[in-house]
Amino acid sequence: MSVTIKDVAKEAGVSVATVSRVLNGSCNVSDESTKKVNETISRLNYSPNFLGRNLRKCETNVILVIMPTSEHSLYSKIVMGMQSYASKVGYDIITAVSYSTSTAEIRQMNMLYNRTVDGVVLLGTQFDADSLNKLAENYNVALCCEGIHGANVLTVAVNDEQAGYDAVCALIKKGHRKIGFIGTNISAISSTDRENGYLRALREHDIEVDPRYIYKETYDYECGGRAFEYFCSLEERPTAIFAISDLLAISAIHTAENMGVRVGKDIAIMGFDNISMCEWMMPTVSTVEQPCAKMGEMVVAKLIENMNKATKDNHYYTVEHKVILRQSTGD
Amino acid sequence: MSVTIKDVAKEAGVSVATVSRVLNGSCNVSDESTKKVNETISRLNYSPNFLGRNLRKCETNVILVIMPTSEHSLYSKIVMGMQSYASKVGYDIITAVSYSTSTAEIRQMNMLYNRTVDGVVLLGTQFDADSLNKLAENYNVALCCEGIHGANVLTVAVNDEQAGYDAVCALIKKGHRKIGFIGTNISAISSTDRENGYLRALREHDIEVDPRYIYKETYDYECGGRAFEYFCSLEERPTAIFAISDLLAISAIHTAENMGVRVGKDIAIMGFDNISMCEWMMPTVSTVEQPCAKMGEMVVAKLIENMNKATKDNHYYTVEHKVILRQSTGD
DNA sequence: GTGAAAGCGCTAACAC
DNA sequence: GTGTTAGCGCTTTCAC
Repeated sequence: MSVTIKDVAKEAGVSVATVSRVLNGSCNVSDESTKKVNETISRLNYSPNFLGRNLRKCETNVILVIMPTSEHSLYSKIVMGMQSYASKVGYDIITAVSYSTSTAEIRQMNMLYNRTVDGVVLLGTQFDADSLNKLAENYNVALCCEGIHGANVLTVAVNDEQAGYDAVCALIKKGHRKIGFIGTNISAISSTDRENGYLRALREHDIEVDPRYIYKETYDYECGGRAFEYFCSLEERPTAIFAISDLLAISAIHTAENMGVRVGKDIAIMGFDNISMCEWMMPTVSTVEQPCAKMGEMVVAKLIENMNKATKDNHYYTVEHKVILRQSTGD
Repeated sequence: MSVTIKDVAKEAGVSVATVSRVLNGSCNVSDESTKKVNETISRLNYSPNFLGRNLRKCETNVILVIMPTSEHSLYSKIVMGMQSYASKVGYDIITAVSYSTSTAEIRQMNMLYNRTVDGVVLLGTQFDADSLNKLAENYNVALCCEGIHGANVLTVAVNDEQAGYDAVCALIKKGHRKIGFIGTNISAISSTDRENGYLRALREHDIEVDPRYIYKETYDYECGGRAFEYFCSLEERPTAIFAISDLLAISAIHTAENMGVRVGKDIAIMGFDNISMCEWMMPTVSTVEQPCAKMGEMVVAKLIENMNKATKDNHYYTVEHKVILRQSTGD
């Protein structure tokens, strides 16, 4: 077995308590003891066993982040923000991917129940508001990026309705009045609220909502292309399209180019999220940026605060989004 | 505090030992006791504390995967393979991103030293062979995807030299003899060995190696485009380019198209990794595929085997790669 | 088939 | 400033 605090104590000629004090930076240790202990620690190459420490302290200083997917997304940027903050305050971030399935998510949540982690951040979840509320009574849970209506759980996200509104207003300002919408049938705030923003933008500019200009399926890549083909089948095609994700927008752009439609010239297409691919595409893709790093830092900071609180902060914090215009809208 | 094994025992009117036996599926428990205990567990909503269990058993059943970046879809596919195998044998996979910095990597490795995890898989590392060898004496460590010359550590990866060779042979077979190479100055097997494969392919086909056709910088996206501009500045341009990563190839393709060079017609470009964007690009990108899921499963399986072994398996396992020809090479 | 009790490695309260 | 010791929640040996 590996070397323990006992071994260090014996070797250094002090008690385990003194070693523990040195490890935890207590000031009530003489310089001499501190030196002896530190020297012994490095000589024996000792590393404290966190299972013992954590069991004793009832905390692990680890936060689990559950995300629906790890590919082509803004999640990696959010996690970077989380890690940057967490490392500053002595926490570790670990991640798990649920592939948007509740079986995986439920299994991963076990790490919370069995005290392997101190808290969980959900970047999108299959849990409903009731389950989350119950969960939050006993555990430290937060939502990030994707809120849940009716959940009284700490949440950090953009204002999706306003963001959808701003995106569509940008298109209207460029002279478009026939604006297609690519959304999903999935009841997620990021989908429904962005659609509501689209609708409000049209209404406020006296543009009649044409249900034929609304195409909804899923988040899957292929759906963007299918949406584009559908719009092209209409006698009166939209001159601009707002998609609720960059992936859907990119798929639509590819299909457009394959059909000989010049994106940015013949049609304007706008996405959402500002994933890195937006800048790698030709044309580069207009989109709505979420402040990923900031969201990550913020949610972790507030989650850690909650851990030491009797009454938990369960606010819905809104962070600023930003419309970015690039070639796909003719900019 | 939360409910413990003691509470369950008291409630069920049995000893903690009996509860423990039920939890761990021991057969030496009467049906009656089992029923009573299980009923109490679900009534109290008890979940065993893994810190206690793990401390006692000196194992956590968790494997940490450290990766240089999370945006590279290659890694997410590998991790999926790991997870699929791990969940079958009762292990959990957690991930951490090092951003190719040794500070982050060293910090993350603490989870190994302090027994938070049972083993670590490194998908690329800043550690040198000596450090890894020393590490592997006391801990369960494996490399995946990116081997280290001189490291006697369990490794699963493709044969990068052969893969580079095969890629360039595919270009030669299509009639190319002026073949540019986009690599890096970074001393990593995936870079140096693919370059060696490129050189061998030329030599074996009596093509003189022209140092002007070799461009090396870093893995960053922009470098692919810069490489392409450089090649265009030569009086005699290459007719084909082999890049050691899809990202570099894609960057080169974008620059080419921007310069009016038709990729797949005027020039052939081949990448490496087969990230999903290869199929989304226009033209679709020829590349060398690594069997990601298989690599992930294999390395985790062998790592777990090592945990219960006196003398550890430290072989370098090679898995099959596959050249995939698409539009960017005129296919 | 079941229970008592030791002990995994650590921290912290208490005594000196 | 330092040491002794109880105990975090659990598994497992040993008695019975």
